[in-house]
Amino acid sequence: MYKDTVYSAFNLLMHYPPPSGAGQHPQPQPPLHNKASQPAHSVPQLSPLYEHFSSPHPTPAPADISQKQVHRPLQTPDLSGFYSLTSGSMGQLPHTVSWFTHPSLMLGSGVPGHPAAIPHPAIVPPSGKQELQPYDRSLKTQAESKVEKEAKKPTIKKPLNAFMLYMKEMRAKVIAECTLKESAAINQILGRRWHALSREEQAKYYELARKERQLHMQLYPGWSARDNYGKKKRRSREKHQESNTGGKRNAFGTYPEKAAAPAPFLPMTVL
DNA sequence: ATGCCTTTGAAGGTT
DNA sequence: AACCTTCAAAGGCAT
Repeated sequence: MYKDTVYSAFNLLMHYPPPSGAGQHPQPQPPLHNKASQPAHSVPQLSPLYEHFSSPHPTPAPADISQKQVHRPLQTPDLSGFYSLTSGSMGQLPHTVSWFTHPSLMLGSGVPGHPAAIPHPAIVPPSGKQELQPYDRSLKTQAESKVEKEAKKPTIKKPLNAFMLYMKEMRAKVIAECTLKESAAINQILGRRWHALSREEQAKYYELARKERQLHMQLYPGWSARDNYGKKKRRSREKHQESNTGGKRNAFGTYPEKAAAPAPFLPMTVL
């Protein structure tokens, strides 16, 4: 079942058509606020995502991830070559997509019988760290094993939204420019830069995020954002509001005082 | 070791 | 429908 889903997504990727009107970017699309707007039968156009940014500091390739693996039953292919092909701009996505270049398609070790069980970065154990499951299950009773399995059920992370994808690409650049490392400060800068982007530039990321969501739906059909609710420590409401100018967040998830900032696509001073 | 900070957007929950 | 809350990433910092 799961395997079928993964393989069908794989097939979709292998036959990923070139983007219509290469170089043209879609307008920012209305958010897909409900799944009903995404018919289950619709076949998404899948694309390579994070790794096809032109970031000088791309997300670590699976080769890096593999170094973190303590135990790997079978040898995995050398993927470095795939990542060397990721220097193109986002607007020039390759016509044929390597399945390995897309972290969202890196199969989790939970795929039974998969020859090269490459961990999916969106799947993390409850500890929050990439770990390998021990192979001592056979020593335990079925009941224990079942309970443990439930407890150690890996978390499937939310797909990244447009801004998160933008942050992922630009973080290293901002860090290099500002010699800052603190993420809170970096993210403030990135937030301002995000607003300074042109409509076309932002559209790239909205489109990318849309494809991310579609791909995520393909890979994890039953997944819901609700699955991860409460898995992070919940911050106290009062504290959160205090730290954010004491105001209430509006319908857009921002605070009125800050929302007084320039409208989205207007140029503004950055930094 | 764990949570907070800080950003935007998506989506689930509540009123 | 409108509003509220949580979580995605990231790394320094405080507890």
